[in-house]
Amino acid sequence: VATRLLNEVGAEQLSMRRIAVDLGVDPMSLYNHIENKDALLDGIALQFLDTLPAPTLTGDLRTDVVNHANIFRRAARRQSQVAALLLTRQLGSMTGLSLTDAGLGLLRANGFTPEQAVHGFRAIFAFLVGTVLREVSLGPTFSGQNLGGLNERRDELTCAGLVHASEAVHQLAVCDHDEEFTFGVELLITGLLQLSAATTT
Amino acid sequence: VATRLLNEVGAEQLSMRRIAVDLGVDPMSLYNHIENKDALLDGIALQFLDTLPAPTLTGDLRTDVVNHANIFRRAARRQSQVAALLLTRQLGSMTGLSLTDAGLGLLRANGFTPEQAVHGFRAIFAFLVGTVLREVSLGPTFSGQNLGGLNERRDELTCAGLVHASEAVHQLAVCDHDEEFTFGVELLITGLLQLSAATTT
DNA sequence: ACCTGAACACCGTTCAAGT
DNA sequence: ACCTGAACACCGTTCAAGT
Repeated sequence: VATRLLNEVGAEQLSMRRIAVDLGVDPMSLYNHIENKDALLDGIALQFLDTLPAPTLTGDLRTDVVNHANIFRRAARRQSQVAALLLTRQLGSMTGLSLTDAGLGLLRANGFTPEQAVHGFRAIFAFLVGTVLREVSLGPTFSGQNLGGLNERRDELTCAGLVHASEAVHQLAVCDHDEEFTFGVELLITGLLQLSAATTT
Repeated sequence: VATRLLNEVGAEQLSMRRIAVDLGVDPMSLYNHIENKDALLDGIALQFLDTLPAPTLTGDLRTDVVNHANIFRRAARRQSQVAALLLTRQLGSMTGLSLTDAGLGLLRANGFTPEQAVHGFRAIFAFLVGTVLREVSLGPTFSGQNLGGLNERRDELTCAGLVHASEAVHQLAVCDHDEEFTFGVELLITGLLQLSAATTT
């Protein structure tokens, strides 16, 4: 049922009536198969999670975490409308848990305790969510992109007393999502490794 | 104008018509003062940013970053509806940039280059966004909370082959947002410091 | 310049009626 | 068991008409 809906979601004026028309059926027939619109959206999000491919493991923590998260990122970028749905929804189902399980497994395999794994996973996951939200071009950036020429902007910022922002206009103007993502993950993993090193000595 | 609207937002069935009724005015009068609903929502989000208090600086990077981000977190938690709006919107205005500027300043003051500061800020900010989204209880958690008793759940997970998740049911069941947040920030800053140490030697 | 109200083209959902 | 269509209580927005 929902498989075909995923495609129409591209046009994000998704409505029960539009779906029904697209299915060549009476709008109200849908309610025989689904509780309400909210449940339908949950279904779309869950299906997205279900179709995520499993990562191939290399044994190296850094690359494995990056790869694992990149599966999510790539899929999210491919279906940004669905991703936006998923990111702003609490699903509370089993489906998402297998993703959690895999993440925890990665950390456990690298010598972290269950506690550390949970906290580490949550940190990485929060970062992932924030990153993807930015990539999908929902989500705040506070970069003031889309405001005319660089030099004009720089002057404007200096006048406004935003010295550090004006100093970095050029860096703020561009954002390589892949680079920013791996950078952040590296940061987190470096922190995690140092933390585990500190506790074992 | 929008000041009073912020209060009604609590009931998140915000509609132009409801606002107008609440203002004792004809629904369509609003369009004399505002472009459309989207602009109104932007306005609400921007006003939220404007009312964020300025952080007091201590000079210590870790505590300053945590404090700075906590201002955002606290305000977001206080007005979760507004925060949800802000987090899923690209504002592209000057208002958010002062927040960016302050963040960059923090990193610059601690010996980071403008490039490092921008990347560092983005990493911390993405993490902040993901965290707040989780706190505001939008946003995916994949923790399978709200599913009955702990032991039943553990068994269920083990059956499903989610060994690591079942191993950590107790940790997954609770989530101290403050703790998770500071933990993640510590991770990121540790990573940043190590990175800057590596490049200067 | 601002307000008003009727109108347009939509929503999600309910419910009695059909097959 | 499933579909249907009329109906209800809403939306955001336009526009001609008022003051």
